[in-house]
Amino acid sequence: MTNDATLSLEDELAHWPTDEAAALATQDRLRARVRTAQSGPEPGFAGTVVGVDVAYDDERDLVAAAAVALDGVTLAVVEEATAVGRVAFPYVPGLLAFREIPTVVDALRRLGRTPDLVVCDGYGLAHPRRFGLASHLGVLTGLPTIGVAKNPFTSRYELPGEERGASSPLLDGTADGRDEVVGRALRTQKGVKPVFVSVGHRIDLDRACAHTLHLSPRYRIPETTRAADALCRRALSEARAG
DNA sequence: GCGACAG
DNA sequence: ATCTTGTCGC
Repeated sequence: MTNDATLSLEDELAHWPTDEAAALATQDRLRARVRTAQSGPEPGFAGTVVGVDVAYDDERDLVAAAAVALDGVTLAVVEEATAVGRVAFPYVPGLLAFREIPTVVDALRRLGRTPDLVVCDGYGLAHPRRFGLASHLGVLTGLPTIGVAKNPFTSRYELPGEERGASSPLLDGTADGRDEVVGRALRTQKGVKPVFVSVGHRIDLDRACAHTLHLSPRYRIPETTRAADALCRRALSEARAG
């Protein structure tokens, strides 16, 4: 891998970090490649939104990933793909991408189409170093990505209103001790705990939240993530069996 | 040093 | 993430 403007997914995967120091260095090197200026696809667009998720069996050193493509308008499942591999990195808060991305990329490659948007189970900019799983995946693949997490991690927030669609800013400390907005706590269902949305790559926060709402017509968690979660668990148990 | 800490 | 039964409620 090099430091010039080009980025080779192959090289990044071939030189995947194996320790924390190398992983931190990789985040520092790739962080500047995140693109926030683009507004990204509108919710309800004529295309596919792909949800990705991963399930683990650390005992057997197995990881299963799923990529599920949904119709951007109807949310109907149009295609599914899975991949199984070896655990590439231990779980370290803040370094989740190094554990999940290699197998997720495999699953995405087995998809017979290019996603118009990828929805990740985790963070984009709402990360201690502003480079969570969604941002990392976006930079490596060049695809628009967003992160929708179930917990705020290191960020703080005020509870948004009870209504579906209500939101409040997600705040996280910056290097010089100040607070900055890194995402949004978004209520996807009335009276239900909010989800934590942040920009991954090539999309803005307003659209990231609009997509999240559109993808969550009935449950707290987006249909993309629900579908990918169910599929990767299925893939993991099949890998265990045979 | 201690606690907190996406999945 | 994962270990795990029943149970309350729409």
